[in-house]
Amino acid sequence: MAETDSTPTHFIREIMLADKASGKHGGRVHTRFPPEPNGYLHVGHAKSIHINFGLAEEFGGKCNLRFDDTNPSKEEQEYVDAIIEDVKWLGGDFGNRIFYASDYFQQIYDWAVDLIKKGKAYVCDLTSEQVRETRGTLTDAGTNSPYRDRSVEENLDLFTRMKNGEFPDGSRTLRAKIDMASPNLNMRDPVMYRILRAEHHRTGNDWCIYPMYDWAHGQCDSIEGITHSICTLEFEDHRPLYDWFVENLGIFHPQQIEFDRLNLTYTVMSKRKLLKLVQDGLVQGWDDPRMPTLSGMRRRGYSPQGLRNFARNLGVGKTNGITEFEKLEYYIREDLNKTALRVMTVLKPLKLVLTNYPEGQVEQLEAINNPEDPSAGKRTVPFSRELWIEQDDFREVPPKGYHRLYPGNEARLRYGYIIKCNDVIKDPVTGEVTEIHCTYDAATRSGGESRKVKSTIHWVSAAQAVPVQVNLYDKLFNVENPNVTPEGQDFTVHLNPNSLTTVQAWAEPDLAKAKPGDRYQFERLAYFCADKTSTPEKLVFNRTVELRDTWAKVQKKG
RNA sequence: UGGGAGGUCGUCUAAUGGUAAGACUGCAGACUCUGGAUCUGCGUAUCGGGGUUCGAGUCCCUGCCUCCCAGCCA
Repeated sequence: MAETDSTPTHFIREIMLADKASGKHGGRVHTRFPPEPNGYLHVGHAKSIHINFGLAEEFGGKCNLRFDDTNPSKEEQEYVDAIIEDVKWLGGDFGNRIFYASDYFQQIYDWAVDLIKKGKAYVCDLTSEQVRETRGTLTDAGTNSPYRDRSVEENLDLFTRMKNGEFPDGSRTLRAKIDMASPNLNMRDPVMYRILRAEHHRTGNDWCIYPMYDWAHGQCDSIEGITHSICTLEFEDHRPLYDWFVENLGIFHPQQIEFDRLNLTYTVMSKRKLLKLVQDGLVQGWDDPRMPTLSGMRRRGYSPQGLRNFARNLGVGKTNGITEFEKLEYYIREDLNKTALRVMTVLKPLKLVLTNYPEGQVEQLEAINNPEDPSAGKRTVPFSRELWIEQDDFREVPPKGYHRLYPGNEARLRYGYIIKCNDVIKDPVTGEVTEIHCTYDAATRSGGESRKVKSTIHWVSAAQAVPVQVNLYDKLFNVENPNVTPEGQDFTVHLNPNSLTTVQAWAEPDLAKAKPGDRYQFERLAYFCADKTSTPEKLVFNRTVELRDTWAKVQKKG
């Protein structure tokens, strides 16, 4: 995961550098990546993974993968499995250090007893509504719970009975005794445990009380000897509570550090919203290639290296911003350009006949697999009298600046010959162009003598072409920030109805050997990735990201 | 209106009292058997007002704006 080139430093690295210099924690750096298994990981997590695993590696430390599984009503094993796969795929090295908050339930319980004995926690009989009512407001102090001053003995007894299942769900809580007048609402006697009878994906029905995030997280960090507990900005207000717990317990004190989460234009990043897209069938699952999930991006063809480069170049700060989607695409293209094999595929076919080319003749032309990487080698492409070319590469009436094929004009067939367009065949009824007739110049075969022509187009020999189903993906949303919605409507109103178009295409025969997950560049078009459902009998490709298209830009401007 | 955190090109990030820099985007051009890639050039920024200082994006005061917090979610 180490990156070689220089990137600007950031405040978290500075903190670690300072801690190392001062000998804090013996100069040790140990981080953790703590997802809740209630959904799939998304690009935002890629940033967090990069920070936590990257910094640990950089400082010669470790980063644990820890599941924050303190709420069994939302968490599932499916998510655990998917998260592990995604972190590995991105290159996060957690060795055998997969931990769960639930591993520590007993210890956390014992510590709660500790706090009760110290008079710093109490069992509260208020209902959740009453707790809310007595919490006060942003401007007014809360009021003490009438159960706040129970004796240690009574608290111990009640808490034991809570654990033993003597009380119904929601009837009681264990709360920290801090300060109901604190301007920080998190300090107004926060709930530590709630009674909740739900089967836990790991502990089954062993427990009917579960610790809240605030009561569990820092303690888990402490148990694992985490030195720097990195989380997102919304937890800044929780830091005093985080500190209060470890201090009052007198246990190892990790430092919580907050950074700004990633936001991307044209995408939603909240797990709640992503879940809705999946549950409402608005996409075809968590790994739908249009999803900003890591599994969706993987299926779409994004490479781990491209994602890492992106994450590294984001920087780490504390400002709430929104990164342009184009930046992500840039780093994906940059990596794919270096690694993806080139191949010719025609998405919108138009028949082209070389009238002076011998019928039945087939030549094998040599083509370069990746001009950016000589070690990728070469392949051959069959060439014959009848070809498919892209509809966009022919215009009966060329617009200004167009220098592909049009009547009377010459163009080169990639890796083949220079051809000249002579005739246009149209459907007598519709007037639609059905075929174009050209002649080829036998002296101009690729590699031999040449003369300048203004454009080179891709093609596929009709007789040898293999059919491919191609999924053309576009942005899932059609506005920069789908979270901003008109009154009474939700983010789904911004769904792009054209985010998926499927076409049948013709590809050169070499593509038939593609395995699911293989990434290619269909020359002059875009990068594509063989879908997980693709087989040699039925090839399916997903468009990852388009090539930059200068001509399209020129046209758009008119 | 309490508390917390922020505000530098269109976007993201640097500059740690000393020439406001880079990346993405945009625009223009070169090159090209991918209108790809590559290369070159151009453009736009310190939230406002005071102050300290030889010198302020940075320090002080003051105002403004944005985000987060009133789950027995994380």
